[in-house]
Amino acid sequence: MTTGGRLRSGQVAAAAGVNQQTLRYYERRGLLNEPDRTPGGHRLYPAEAVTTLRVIKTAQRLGFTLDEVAELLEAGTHRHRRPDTGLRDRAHTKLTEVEARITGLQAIAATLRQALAAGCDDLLTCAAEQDCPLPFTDLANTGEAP
Amino acid sequence: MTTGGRLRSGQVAAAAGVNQQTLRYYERRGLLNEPDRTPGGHRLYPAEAVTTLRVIKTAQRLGFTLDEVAELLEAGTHRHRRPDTGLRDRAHTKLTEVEARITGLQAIAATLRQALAAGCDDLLTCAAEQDCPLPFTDLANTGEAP
DNA sequence: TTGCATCCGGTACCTGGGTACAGGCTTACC
DNA sequence: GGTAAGCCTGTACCCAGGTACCGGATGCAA
Repeated sequence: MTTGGRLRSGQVAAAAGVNQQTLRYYERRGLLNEPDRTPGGHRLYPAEAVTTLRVIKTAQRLGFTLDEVAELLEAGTHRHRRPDTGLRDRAHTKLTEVEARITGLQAIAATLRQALAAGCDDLLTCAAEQDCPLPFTDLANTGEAP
Repeated sequence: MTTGGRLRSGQVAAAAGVNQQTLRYYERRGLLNEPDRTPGGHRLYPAEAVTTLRVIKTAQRLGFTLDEVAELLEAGTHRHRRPDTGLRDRAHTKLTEVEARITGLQAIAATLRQALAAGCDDLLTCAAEQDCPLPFTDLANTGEAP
């Protein structure tokens, strides 16, 4: 009997386009189930692990943090029926966050365009003038801090 | 003779809405000039330091990193005439970056909306289906990773 | 001169998402 | 059974932009 079509960590990492240490990192973070081991202690992953990794990377690209991804994966598996669980709710929340980020960045872009249009060429000089469009005075953090 | 209208570090920090340790941090980073000292070693800032701090915070909100802000401030002061110096060039570059981030985030928002419209409610299940709009397959990092 | 607020330098820690390295073990193939 | 590739654990480090804490020194007013 062979290992039953299961994959070594290097194979999983290569198949998912991920560093091998990242696998163990995700395991520590609770994103990847602890796989079986060979008698010598080497990990043996089921083929689904590659899918899970793709899912993780996709969710990350959609703006979810690793903690959020862990919750999403857990929510999918054992369906505790607390409110606010479920991909739809979380996707909706995340969409709102993303839209807020876009709005903030658009404000930043507009300000940069104004500065370009006004021909500002030195921050400290501009800060001393009145017609400079740069918002030096409002220190409330209403913008994005990327 | 008093200290000549100059400010203690706590006063500067309060006036600029900034933590006091941040002042020393900026000094180390080269964003804030080293101020004079009292005979005992306490910093004495000129009033312009508050303006400089506002400028720093503004530039940060516009998407510049602290290193970039340091260069912008230095470029303003002693005008070395290398190319790509000057606020206008840098603002233009930064505007392009910000626009790219907006585009990436808009793609993310669109994908989230598609997932909501399709009614996906479990990532691992969706990944196994064909009509799921989530881009599980393309692992090339074309999106934003906020 | 005493008392208290403020400030000093140095160092360590935080978040988030990993990556790198060292030293030793396992597996696989010939 | 030898040898090379692969894997193991643990620890440390990276990025940026700060924040927190400590013991000790200063500044200022009564």
